[in-house]
Amino acid sequence: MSETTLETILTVARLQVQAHGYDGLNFRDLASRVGIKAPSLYHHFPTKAALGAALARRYCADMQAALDAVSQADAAPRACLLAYPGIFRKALTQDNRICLASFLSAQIDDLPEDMRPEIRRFIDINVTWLSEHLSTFEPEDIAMRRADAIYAAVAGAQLTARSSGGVRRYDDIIASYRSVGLLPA
Amino acid sequence: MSETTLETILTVARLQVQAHGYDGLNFRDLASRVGIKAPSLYHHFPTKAALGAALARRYCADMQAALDAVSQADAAPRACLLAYPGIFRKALTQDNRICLASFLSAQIDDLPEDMRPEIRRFIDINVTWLSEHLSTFEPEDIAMRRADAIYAAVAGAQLTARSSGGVRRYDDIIASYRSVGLLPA
DNA sequence: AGCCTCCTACCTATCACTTGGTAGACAAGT
DNA sequence: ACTTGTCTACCAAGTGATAGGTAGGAGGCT
Repeated sequence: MSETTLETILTVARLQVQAHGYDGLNFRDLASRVGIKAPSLYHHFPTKAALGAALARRYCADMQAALDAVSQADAAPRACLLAYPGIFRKALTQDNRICLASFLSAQIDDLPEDMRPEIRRFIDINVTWLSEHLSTFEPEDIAMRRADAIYAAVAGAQLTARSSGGVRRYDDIIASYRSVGLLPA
Repeated sequence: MSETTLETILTVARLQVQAHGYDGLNFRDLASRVGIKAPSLYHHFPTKAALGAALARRYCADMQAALDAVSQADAAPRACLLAYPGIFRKALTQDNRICLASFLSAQIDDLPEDMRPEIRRFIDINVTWLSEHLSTFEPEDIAMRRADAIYAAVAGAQLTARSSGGVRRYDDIIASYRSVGLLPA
């Protein structure tokens, strides 16, 4: 049970943070969603900060796995880059949530120490993956800068779409990125 | 004096929200920064939500003014579009803050009713201004979609730069947008 | 002038409520 | 007997908000 409960806590917490941020995560509400009482959470995580750090670490691992899955599904770099925006699209379709890292980037000043490096690592994971695929088209240094731009642009599209327009707007913006050549068409 | 106090409240509150979000704004801290006591704030705004709404309205007006200033400084659409990212750059150089609307877009679900339309209006103001200048190069419907993409991309660059890299990274990402052709070079 | 009333802008003191976190007990599995 | 996972019952700190009061200025009235 312990294994499952811990998994459940991390999953529910992630959804909560994706919708309301780190501040919007509170132990009573989280516990009730999981189906236990608030103090029981302390059996799994000593502090809220520890939970947050575990959450961020897990989110990085999940993203790495998702990216690897894309790479394995189709080895062609162009196909991978075409699929990339789809990963971020999912969050929007799940009750208009956004990427955990985007929310936490905004709140970074108020985050516990242990969470901050994980957010930077999340961005690194994305940029590295993107630049690996881009470097088949362009020299490596240019690919790296382009990867940065793509990540930022996709994150911005998600954020903008969340506030108004929803997935529809996200799709439109991504289409614009493609027609301009920021992303392969 | 009343005029000045109210102005001060709105300015200090804006800086606070740009750094910590709407949740990160609290009356005691805000009041002490302004130099008055917390309950005195209720003399100027009946509720926190009312303050937030006034803040958002003011932010829209300021952005409109900033955009108008750019348009007047140089009527050439290309020059205006070149200057656009500079407006968002300022927030980062002020203690690594971000655009109020970006922060509030993330928190939109937890915002008072009165604030939400203002955020959408803020985006509209930006997109409209951008598309007006873009439409000298492209047909209007394409300009509109491109304007959406530019706004989202710039917001994303700001958010990404805040979490790591700072203004330096922002400048790099904007440069990438330009070299790709999303923004005029 | 002197007085009276009203208003603005602020104050102290306190409210009800939510937050993260703790202490200690209880039951089940080994 | 010990560990694991959960519970009930708390606590201190901080939140938005309210009640009721005060200092000082503006303006009309006699």
